Amino acid sequence: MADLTLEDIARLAGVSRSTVSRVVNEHPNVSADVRKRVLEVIRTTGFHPNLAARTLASNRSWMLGLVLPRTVSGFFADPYFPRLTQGIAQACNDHNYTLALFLVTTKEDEERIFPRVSRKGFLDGVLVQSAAIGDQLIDRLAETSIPMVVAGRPFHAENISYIDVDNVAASRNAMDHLIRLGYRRIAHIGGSPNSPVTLDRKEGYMQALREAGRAVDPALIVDSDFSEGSGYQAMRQLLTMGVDAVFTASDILAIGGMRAVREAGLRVPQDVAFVGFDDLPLTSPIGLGLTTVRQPVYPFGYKAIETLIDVINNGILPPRRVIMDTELIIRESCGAPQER
Amino acid sequence: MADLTLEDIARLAGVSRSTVSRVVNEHPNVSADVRKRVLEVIRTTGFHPNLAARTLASNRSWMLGLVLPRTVSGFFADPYFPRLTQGIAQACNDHNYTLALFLVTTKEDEERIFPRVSRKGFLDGVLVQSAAIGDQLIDRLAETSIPMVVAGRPFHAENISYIDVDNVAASRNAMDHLIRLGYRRIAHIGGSPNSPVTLDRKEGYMQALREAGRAVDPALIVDSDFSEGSGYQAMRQLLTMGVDAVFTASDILAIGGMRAVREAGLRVPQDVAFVGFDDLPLTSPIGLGLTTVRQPVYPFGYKAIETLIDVINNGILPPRRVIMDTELIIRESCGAPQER
DNA sequence: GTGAAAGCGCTAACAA
DNA sequence: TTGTTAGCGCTTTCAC
Repeated sequence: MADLTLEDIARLAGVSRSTVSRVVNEHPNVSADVRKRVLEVIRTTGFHPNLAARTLASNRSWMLGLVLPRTVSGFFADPYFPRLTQGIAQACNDHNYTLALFLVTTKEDEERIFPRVSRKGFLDGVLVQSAAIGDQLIDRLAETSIPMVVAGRPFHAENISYIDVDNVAASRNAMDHLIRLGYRRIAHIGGSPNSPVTLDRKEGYMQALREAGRAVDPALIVDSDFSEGSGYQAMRQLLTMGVDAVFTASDILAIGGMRAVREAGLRVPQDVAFVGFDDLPLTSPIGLGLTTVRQPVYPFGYKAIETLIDVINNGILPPRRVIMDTELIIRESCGAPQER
Repeated sequence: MADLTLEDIARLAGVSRSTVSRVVNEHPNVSADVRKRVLEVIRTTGFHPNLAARTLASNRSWMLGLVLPRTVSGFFADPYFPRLTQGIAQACNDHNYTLALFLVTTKEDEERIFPRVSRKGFLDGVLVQSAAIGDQLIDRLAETSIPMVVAGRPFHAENISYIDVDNVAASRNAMDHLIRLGYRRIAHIGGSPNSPVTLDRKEGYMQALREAGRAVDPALIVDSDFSEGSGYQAMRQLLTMGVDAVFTASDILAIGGMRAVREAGLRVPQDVAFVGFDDLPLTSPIGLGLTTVRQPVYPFGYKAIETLIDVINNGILPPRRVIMDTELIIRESCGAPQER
């Protein structure tokens, strides 16, 4: 019960401290009966090794950091992050790591995390959410040479490991669908300005239009902050432009947009069709299924941690690049052209 | 840049290791000029102390754990937890603690966290989300005598510190409002069964009815799992009972309930009035303000951590009891009786 | 296969 | 005010 040490266990089992350490760490060179005896003592005493001592001696803490930079205010606004965090946490559990969470809100916070987000700060590695352009955090962390993986493409990707989905291709694919359905004025509600994910999805939107021989009308592109309210506002603006379809950078934006459409006395998809992005289990207030790009949020978080563990075990170089698949899920909100 | 130690700094500054340690830890007994000299070396070298070594020597890790038990699946379904986590994380930042996150999903997870959720596992203390009855986690953690605070009243509260809002009084107050407005058949959509918060809000619901001389009709009480969809389902069931008002255990349940009302071709509040609980910045699909009990979710998380720090610094006993205030926010969804 | 012993980098009591 | 020193509990060579 009390604060037992390896030494105590060794005495109780009639062996040396080293032997107990070997048993605890599952080293091969321990005879079967000694191992059994030691394990029995460990079991009955409820002994657990002191992690600080272990970390100090072995230079491995079995602790990973998750950093959400300042510019990712969305942690609260968007259900994406809770879901992502679940995948991350489960991967940590399954691989025997502890997860430390760093929510960076202020400039002060950012400075304060540096002593902690490092090898000497307990962490074996760190997973950082991709941030807006101009956010120096990732570059600064890269300089510390702590094993790091970025969730989402970072702006400066040279020598930085990251995991992402192919946002450009996925968005192009979603747009192709709308174009095939015959919509003529397709708008785009983007995410928060200057973030790679927003840029990539917008790029896919534009590529699809161009490849279809359409002009890109800048007035039909409105950015947001990934919140429902900002999707609503963006749609109100777009409604004055006479659009017949909208591709949004996230489901929550589509939900806000659809709310604006309904408030204007119009119907989805007959008057305005929608395609979203994420396919999180949100409930559409319209009571109709949202056509959307499904990205594997939970597996994404899980895989991100596994990639980080790979970096920790096998070295930072070469930088890892993991791209996960998406899938267009067709439901009602995109409509059918003949009904219009 | 490299891995400097106290010893290195001491050599560079021409002092002893202890002196550097004192400077780093802001001990008073260092002369001004020595302190200045040492700080200068620390600054130019970018030295940060090794936290594992510090923890081992001082038996203090400056790390806190946040545990979400298995029965709190709501981490994903309800925006309450992300918001709570923000308050918790900010308090940790402000008090120089690192936050370790333990999402317990499986029985296996639960076993795996025990070596880690302890003093020897790096943690100075732990904040645990209150769980459903029958969940042994809190009791088991209490036995380890690690400083602990429970967020939300735990079932067995003897000698356990917790922070909560007065759910009974707040619910009674919300119900009094509906009763005053003249509603006759007021239903209740509860949270997940067997959790203290669900029981307390239900108790408030029942107390208000009894004090008003009304009978409690068990058929008008339906539990849920705190998700929008379950609120919707509960309301579908209640609609067959001819209710004219509903008090829900959370806003997200009210939103699901209102969706069911609208789908049935009825109006809020004219046909069915709603009062929710939380006052998180959700957007109601109805496009009308939700009358609700505002609880200070972010400050709640913040205060929970400060309470935990108090327990760490000043001892586990006596158990702390912090009750935070709520406020009934009256908007449109509760209606006015004369309009009915 | 097992034990002895030298650290890991820091804190903190004790001396000076 | 400053330095010396003895650990904190573990891992990890190196002998045997």
